[in-house]
Parts: sequence; structure tokens; C-alpha cells
Amino acid sequence: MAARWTIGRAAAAAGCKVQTIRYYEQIGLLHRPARSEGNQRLFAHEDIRRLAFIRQARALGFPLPAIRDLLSLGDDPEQSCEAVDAIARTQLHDVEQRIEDLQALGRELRRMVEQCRGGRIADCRVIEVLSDRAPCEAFDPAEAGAGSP
Amino acid sequence: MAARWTIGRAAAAAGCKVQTIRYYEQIGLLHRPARSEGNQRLFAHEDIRRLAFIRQARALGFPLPAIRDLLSLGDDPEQSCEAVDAIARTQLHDVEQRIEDLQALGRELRRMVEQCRGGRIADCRVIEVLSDRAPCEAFDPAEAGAGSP
DNA sequence: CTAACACCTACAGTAGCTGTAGGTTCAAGG
DNA sequence: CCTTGAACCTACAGCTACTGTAGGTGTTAG
Repeated sequence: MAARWTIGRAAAAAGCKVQTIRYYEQIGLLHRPARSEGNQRLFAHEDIRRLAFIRQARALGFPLPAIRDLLSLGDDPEQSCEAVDAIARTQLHDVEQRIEDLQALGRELRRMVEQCRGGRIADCRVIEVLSDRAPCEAFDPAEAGAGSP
Repeated sequence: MAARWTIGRAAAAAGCKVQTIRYYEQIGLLHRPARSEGNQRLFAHEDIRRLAFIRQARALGFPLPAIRDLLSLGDDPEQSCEAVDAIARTQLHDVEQRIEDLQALGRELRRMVEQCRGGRIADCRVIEVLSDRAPCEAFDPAEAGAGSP
């Protein structure tokens, strides 16, 4: 007996919204499932597995185009997994880059809030830091953007 | 003599696109600047300072609503900077949280790619990890989502 | 049989820009 | 003075990955 899932149960199992599933179908990540007589979607195990794969990959931050690639690679189990590996490494690299960027940001922010001594806004280090390097002092409007290439 | 900046020079000085400036004006972050006879925007120093403030804050990851608050607080230099401090601390907290999330992600991804030995896709750890925990095995569609609250 | 709920389509909105189309203004060179 | 090309103008569509809403239909428990 081939069990069939309604979209609501599929969403509950996958931990996402009903609309998200319809969206995945719309953009072609999920195949169009069977329909009931009353036109409601009926998902098979295979659809649910595919959905779970997508959600796992999303939870690891993979963008949808990468997931699309992973899915089509997964359909070809005898191929080399080099391409799969490359996608995963790209994702890892992206994540590491974003961590570095955020850490630099965090350092700046921490410096800012640590220097705040809670006085008037006129003396606030936070506002001061953000106001720093206003380009009015650095550029003359008459020549800005006309520098040597 | 009050120097006036065209939008292109303002964008070059602030390190953003011309459209971004128009967008900030449209959503009310920047005041509507003066116009030339030919209807082109002419920015004063004050506008440029405000734009630079916004860009600095954006570079530190502050969301636009927070920047809006910072700007209106900055207009009132005698007030306590408590509110400013709170916004900055919230932003710092957000950044730290995102770093933690990404680090957890990064650990998972690293485990995944390190286990890949470059064979066939059928044996690929990456695909395997992503395929894990398909809810078909955990749930029966007849009762999924009908668990106790 | 009916009430409540799940489902359907279609579309608008989120954040923060960015790109495009189709037209006007400006500054410099001839 | 005239032309050329860059820079400007408005208005709107598009990006990611969903999420929410309106207005209607299907399903199921009591």
C-alpha cells in the first residue's frame, strides 16, 4: 500500500510551511505530485524524501540553486561525487567567509559599545563612530569622482 | 559658499550606487534635497554627512529601521544616549548570535566534506548526510501532525 | 448535516537594494 | 551655436526564500 501524504502532513513532517512546499513545486524543486479527486496534492514517500533533503540542505545554508544541482546529481548515483563535493566546499567556504566578516563587525561593535559611558548623545561614542569619516572633509564636490583612474 | 553635490558625486563619496541614494530618499531616511533648475538633486554638506552616517551604520550591519532610530536620536544631542546604546547592543547581540549559528553550520559542513572520499555519488557522505532522517521512516502519514501537543 | 478545518489559486509583501526602459539636462569640444 | 556623450530624471520590475492574505472549495468528525 502506497501511503499518501497531504500537504499539511508533509509540511509538519518536514518542519516547514505548507506554502513553502507549494513554492518548491512552483520553482521546480519538487515534482508535481499526484492529486486527489478534489484536486488536493497527495505526496508519495519519494516526494517526502526529496522535501526532507531540501530542508536539510537549507538548514545547512545551501542556496536553492545549489540544492537544485545536488538533487540532479543525486539522481545519478554512479557518477563521481566530485561535483557534489565542490558544491559542499563552496558552501563551507561561504560560511567561513561570512563568519570572518561578522567577527570583524562584532569587534567594531564591541569597541563602540564598550566606549559608551552613558552620557549625553552629543558625547556618545556610538554616534561619533558612525559619524566618522564623513566624506565632506575628504572630498571637494567639485572634484569628487574625477580622480585619476 | 555652500558647495553642492550632484547625486553621482555623493554616491562616489559614500561608496554606494546612485539608486541607493534615491532609495534612501524615497523611504525617508534622507531628506529631500534641493533641486537644480533642471530638476537634478543638489546635496548639501549636511545631506552628505547623513548619507555617510547611514553607510557607516549599514557597513556595521545595522538594519535600516535601527538606523532611522539612530538618526532621529542623533538629532537630539542633549538626550541621554541610553537608547543609542541599546540599539548598538542589540546589533552586537544579533551579530554574535549569527556568528554562533554559522559556526555550528560550519562544523556540520566540515564534517560532511571531510568524510567525502571521492567515490561514486551512491556512496557520497554529503548526499547521505543530506538524505538523513527522511521523515517517511519516522512518521506514518496517517498520523503525522496528529501527535500530542 | 453542519461546523471546523485543511486545502486550492493567485497575488502582494518582506529587506535592501539593483537593474532597466525611456526620456531630459548638462558640460565640453568643434 | 551645435552636437555628443555622460550624467541625470521617473517609474517600475527583479533579486532570495519565503510568508501572508483573500476568496473560494474539499474533507471529516460529531
